[in-house]
Amino acid sequence: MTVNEALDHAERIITERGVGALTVAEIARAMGMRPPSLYKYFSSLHGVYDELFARGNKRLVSHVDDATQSYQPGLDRLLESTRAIMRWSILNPGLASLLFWRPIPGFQPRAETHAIAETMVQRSRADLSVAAQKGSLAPNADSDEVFRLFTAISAGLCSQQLANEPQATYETGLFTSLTDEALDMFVQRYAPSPS
Amino acid sequence: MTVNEALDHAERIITERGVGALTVAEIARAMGMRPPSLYKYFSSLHGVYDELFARGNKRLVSHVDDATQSYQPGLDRLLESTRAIMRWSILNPGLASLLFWRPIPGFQPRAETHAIAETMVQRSRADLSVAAQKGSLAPNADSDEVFRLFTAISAGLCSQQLANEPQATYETGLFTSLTDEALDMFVQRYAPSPS
DNA sequence: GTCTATATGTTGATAGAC
DNA sequence: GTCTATCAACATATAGAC
Repeated sequence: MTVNEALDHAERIITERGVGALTVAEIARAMGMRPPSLYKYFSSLHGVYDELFARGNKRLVSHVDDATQSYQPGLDRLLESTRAIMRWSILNPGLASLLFWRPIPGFQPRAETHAIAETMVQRSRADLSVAAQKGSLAPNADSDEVFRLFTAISAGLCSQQLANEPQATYETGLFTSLTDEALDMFVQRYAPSPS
Repeated sequence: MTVNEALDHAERIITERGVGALTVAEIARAMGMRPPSLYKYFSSLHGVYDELFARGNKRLVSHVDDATQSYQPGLDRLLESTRAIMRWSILNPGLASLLFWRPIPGFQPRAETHAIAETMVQRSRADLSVAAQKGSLAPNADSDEVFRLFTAISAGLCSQQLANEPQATYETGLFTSLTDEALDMFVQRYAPSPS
């Protein structure tokens, strides 16, 4: 489909040159079209960003699903989901920064688009609850505050990696290579008391 | 000075509408000028970003210095510097995102500008060493890896706060209010063994 | 339906008049 | 110092060929 071709080019552009470097004219050039022709497929440049946002969300959810298929709800799935999100973000820096930051002035994804990722977030939130109920973590770990802290830790490693050493891999990156240490720090912090 | 007036307007614009919303024409409008006139003061729009970057760095360093003046090198100063950086970032979201992320395609601050902030980072790195030597932290905490993990934690809380709830204060923010919990988690993780 | 041609308004930037 | 004039590239929009 032509729309998907255009999105492929758009994705390549933001990956190579940054989210803010995307223009309608640039996509049109890559497709051998005139810029106005693209307005039959997208309502505006913001519309392209919206489709990219939706595409990124779906791809990320698929990637996390694949990585955690053999897992049961609980702590292990929570941790592996996080690793999967970080690996995907390093491999897709353009889409990742569109998903996790607000790099485009005035761009807000449609609420419906936002909901795609929300299910994944809620599953991780539920994994945290299960972990606390199973005794993998302390009972007080089952809270929105602890969950926000957990997400902020991985988001911090990820954004620092993308900002400071964007060409590195997940395994070798100065920040992403600290992921397991950070996850262990979190798990130890909220470990159940040995009473 | 006219340059500083222009930078005041530029700073207001990126604070109100985001780093990517800054244009030469917008600054000129705010000053009652025509856009070409501004090119007597700045070599380009990237030049404006460069001055904003330098200004943000100087202000942040001053703010951290003020907040830690009564502290000796060591763990307490490291923690209070971090709180100061986060408070300043929430109060100056435009400048902060310019300093800590790479939101402008193609914009890289001059090396000289970058060096201003480097002294502050090095001081915090030294505080981590002192903390380990004094026994406030374990000896193995004195490493670049642990320091990167430390900075990533606060950067994560900060960027999540700015991206998801930008209008909140440091004290009440859903993420920044977790700062002391996160710092304590870090300190406990690298606490000296009770041997 | 899909595209081209064309038009408007805005942007970053330069040259040169006053 | 500030302006006008000017340019190329941009987002956006509409009219109309095929």
